[in-house]
Amino acid sequence: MLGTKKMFSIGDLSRRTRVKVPTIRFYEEKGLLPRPDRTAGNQRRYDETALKRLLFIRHCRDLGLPLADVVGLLSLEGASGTDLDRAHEIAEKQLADLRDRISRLQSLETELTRISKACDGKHDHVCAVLHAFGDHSECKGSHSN
Amino acid sequence: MLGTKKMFSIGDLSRRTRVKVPTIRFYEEKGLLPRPDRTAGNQRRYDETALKRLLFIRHCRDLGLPLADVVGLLSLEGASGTDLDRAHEIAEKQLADLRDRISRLQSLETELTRISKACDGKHDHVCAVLHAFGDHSECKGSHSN
DNA sequence: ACTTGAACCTCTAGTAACTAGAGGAATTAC
DNA sequence: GTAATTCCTCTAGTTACTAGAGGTTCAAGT
Repeated sequence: MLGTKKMFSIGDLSRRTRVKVPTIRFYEEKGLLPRPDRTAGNQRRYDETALKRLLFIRHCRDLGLPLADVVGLLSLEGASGTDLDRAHEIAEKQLADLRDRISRLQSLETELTRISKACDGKHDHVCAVLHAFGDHSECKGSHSN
Repeated sequence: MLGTKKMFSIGDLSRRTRVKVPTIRFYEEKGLLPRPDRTAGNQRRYDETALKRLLFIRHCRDLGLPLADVVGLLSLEGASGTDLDRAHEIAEKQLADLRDRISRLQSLETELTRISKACDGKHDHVCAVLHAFGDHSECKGSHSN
């Protein structure tokens, strides 16, 4: 009854999740992953549950959630009612952030394009790129906060 | 002949550039701003040149340039020839990065929208949001690196 | 001239989210 | 059995700041 579950070393887990080994240990330290069992020689051994949890974390991180929010979501396991509202809220908030970021980046794109064109190929005496970088006044879209 | 230039305290500079006071000192420490003159009582006094330089830095930061690149650009003052190519190169590279970031964020937006809708308003027994966060398989656009 | 109060000084430490390296022990493959 | 690989802990570094402690200086009002 002792060898029934498949167990992974930290390296296996890393390969399967594409999360780096030191990062896994970091998540453990931060409480995102529970402390796993250890071999007699003190090496970590993980099971399927840990694998799923780590994939969940990774997915959240890919989506741009800060670890604090991931912790929040992880704490909702088996939750119901208002707790689920929390999850929904986190998703909504993240989406709003994301849209904001996208639109700000798009206005920067416009401006960078302008700057880059300002000195295309041949440059005159003084390159316009440097001027353009220093000059807010030419920006059409505002990127001030 | 000593009071001809307008001089700013660090707070004035901060207000004019919307760069926070500790950040200005940080830039000085990192060599992005030259060490300014001091009053008899050891307080920093800045002139127009410093103001312009700080605005330049701020603008670059707004555009998403890392400080290392800003240093690179600052070192090109009065440069010519291949040095100007460097400036142009930095702008191009930044633009490419930016476009990449935008497209990745857009695919995340698609997915987050899906996730958020998964549990819209009323939730059943188990909220789909949590499942969706953990589930890569439903993603259409890939956001793997 | 004197007294507040705001703004300034330096220095240390903390933030997010890892990454890198040292020095050494355990595991695995042949 | 031994050699290569992987693992362990611990410390420190990264980026770009931000916050706080404890103390000094400046500017304005009286």
